[in-house]
Amino acid sequence: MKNGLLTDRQKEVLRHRRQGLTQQQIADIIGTSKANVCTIEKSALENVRRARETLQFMYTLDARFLCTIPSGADLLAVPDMIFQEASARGVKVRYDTIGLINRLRESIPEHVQARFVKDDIQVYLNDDGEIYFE
Amino acid sequence: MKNGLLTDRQKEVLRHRRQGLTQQQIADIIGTSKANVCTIEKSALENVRRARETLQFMYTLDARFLCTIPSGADLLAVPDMIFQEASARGVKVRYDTIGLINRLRESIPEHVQARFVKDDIQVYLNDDGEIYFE
DNA sequence: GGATGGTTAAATGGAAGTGTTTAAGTTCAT
DNA sequence: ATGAACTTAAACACTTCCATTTAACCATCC
Repeated sequence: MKNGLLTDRQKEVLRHRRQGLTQQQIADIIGTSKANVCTIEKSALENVRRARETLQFMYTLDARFLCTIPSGADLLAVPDMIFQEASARGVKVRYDTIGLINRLRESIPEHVQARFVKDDIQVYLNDDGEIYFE
Repeated sequence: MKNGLLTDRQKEVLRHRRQGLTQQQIADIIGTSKANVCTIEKSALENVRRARETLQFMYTLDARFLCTIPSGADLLAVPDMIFQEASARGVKVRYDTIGLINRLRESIPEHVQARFVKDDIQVYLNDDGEIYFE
């Protein structure tokens, strides 16, 4: 039975980094090149990102599919689409227009380009009015 | 750039499972054996567990090591150990006795057996008085 | 123009994870 | 005790991930 996602090496680097050490200093301590420290740190953070996304997905399991935001849609048009679908299902969304846009940018920044949606986005809705994107 | 930890197959199974389907039903739907569905579901949940642990670790990065709870310790004795160590460091823990025990049971249930601690537990403390276990 | 801190790409060997099958083993209610 | 739901172990081909090296590339600050 394994621990978390992070290898010992990755934890080591993250800990030293949090202490404020430079990549070169860490490289000297753990006996490798700074390029390697950079790579290790990068993949560590990548793993953390994936861990977050995984838990996000688990939340959507409690939620039901609401609608799809098509690629190319205007960001500012998104909240109204969501409000409309949600009220059709008798659920009050717990965000206002601005809140929804922020939630979207934070939740899946990689699907947003400036004012537009880059890829199709699946929207899920909770009974509590919580919104999830995928 | 990859998504979460879960493969499409794993998500598929988890979704169907949440809908209340049996492993056999899912096996028929996705065209494989029930044994395989079982394995897929198991490794999916394993992945979720690891995702949780990973984020837990990130929290401990902001915290400093406080003490070790030895294997075999009585659960009811744990809070006092923690309060004592914390006050020695001039930090007020943001939980009371009951709260701490609950936090422990929720955070690392696999290390707790009835009223006793099964394995050594590392305790970390935040400047905010937040407590993390590992 | 160096020095310092950071990032990137390509290549590699070894380790670990995934989906699958088959076959056997639970647990539990009817 | 029969069946339904579920778990487990072993084995296999495939794929992905990790740490590492080397060598090069930005950015910034004296």
